[in-house]
Amino acid sequence: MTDSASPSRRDEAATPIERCGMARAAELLGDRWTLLIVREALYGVTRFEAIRADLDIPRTVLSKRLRHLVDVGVLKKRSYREPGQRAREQYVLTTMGVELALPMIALMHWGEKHILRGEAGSAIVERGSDAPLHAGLVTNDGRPVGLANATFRPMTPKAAA
Amino acid sequence: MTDSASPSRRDEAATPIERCGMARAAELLGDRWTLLIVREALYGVTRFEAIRADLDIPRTVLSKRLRHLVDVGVLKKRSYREPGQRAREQYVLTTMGVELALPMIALMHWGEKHILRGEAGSAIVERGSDAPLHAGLVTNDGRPVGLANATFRPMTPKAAA
DNA sequence: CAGTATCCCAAGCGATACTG
DNA sequence: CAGTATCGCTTGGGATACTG
Repeated sequence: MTDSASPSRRDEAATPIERCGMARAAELLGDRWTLLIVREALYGVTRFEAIRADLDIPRTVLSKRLRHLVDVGVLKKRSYREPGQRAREQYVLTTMGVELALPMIALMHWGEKHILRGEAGSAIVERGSDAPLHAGLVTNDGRPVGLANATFRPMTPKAAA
Repeated sequence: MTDSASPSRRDEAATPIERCGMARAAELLGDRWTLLIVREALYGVTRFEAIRADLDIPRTVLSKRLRHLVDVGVLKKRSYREPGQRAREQYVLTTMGVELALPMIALMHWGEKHILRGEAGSAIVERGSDAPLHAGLVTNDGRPVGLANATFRPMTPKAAA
């Protein structure tokens, strides 16, 4: 205790931010790129160069973020080899990572509803009133995963290729 | 077009990050404090000084974040007056803000499951196996809101007072 | 293709001090 | 109580260039 009389000092017995799951999650994922990288992984973009090209993220930043995601256990690095090809690397979601789909879809839905709608030229707006706004996942070949009305798609044609 | 032949340049027709609801949400909320401030609002801590003391956030930062949250429409500022008192200010959630509860609870649940569990001394761990880990909201006087097993609580005793 | 090494810049954070 | 003004510092982002 450094100050004796200040009424606004924190009680030392209080549960601090470190015990809040949301605060901790935000700490892990809360920067400009991390969530986007997880999103790539969720629809199957797992190679370094593919992610880089898709998001248009600097190599050095992607490198750092990937290492971080592996460190915290959201992604794991994996070598694979297609017949007749040389070895390649990929970053795949762990169980921990896959389970981020729920919060991310919820967040995406929120963003679509409250940010994208009302913006001029928004794809959401153009979809018209007969297309409900529920979020969902699609695989790279377009099949829906989980929920209906998939809007959780690659941002660029490149990503789907 | 500044460069003619680079194969890694983005296709201009591609759907960019600006069209992804999640990316946009992350852009709006993705810093060290914003989500925590929304969390405070969700359980009813709405006055400047209360939030500041609860989160232990610098005044200048809180000021900036609150203005930002008002600007984007998550909070709205409101003056109120209790009988015999002078006017006070508070920041209350808009509909847009209230609807952040779902993504936030999902994220909190994820954080509790994958980050807090396994940490020494975690309240989650100490809770024991008979207490399931579903997330939920409580009002300031402890009544559950929405889901069962509320863990979305004030971090400090002060916040509940 | 899959990265790493360097270096620079901008933004965010936070301490201090002040106003109504 | 509810903020704003200033300023220094740290962190992260990004350009460039290089390696296996």
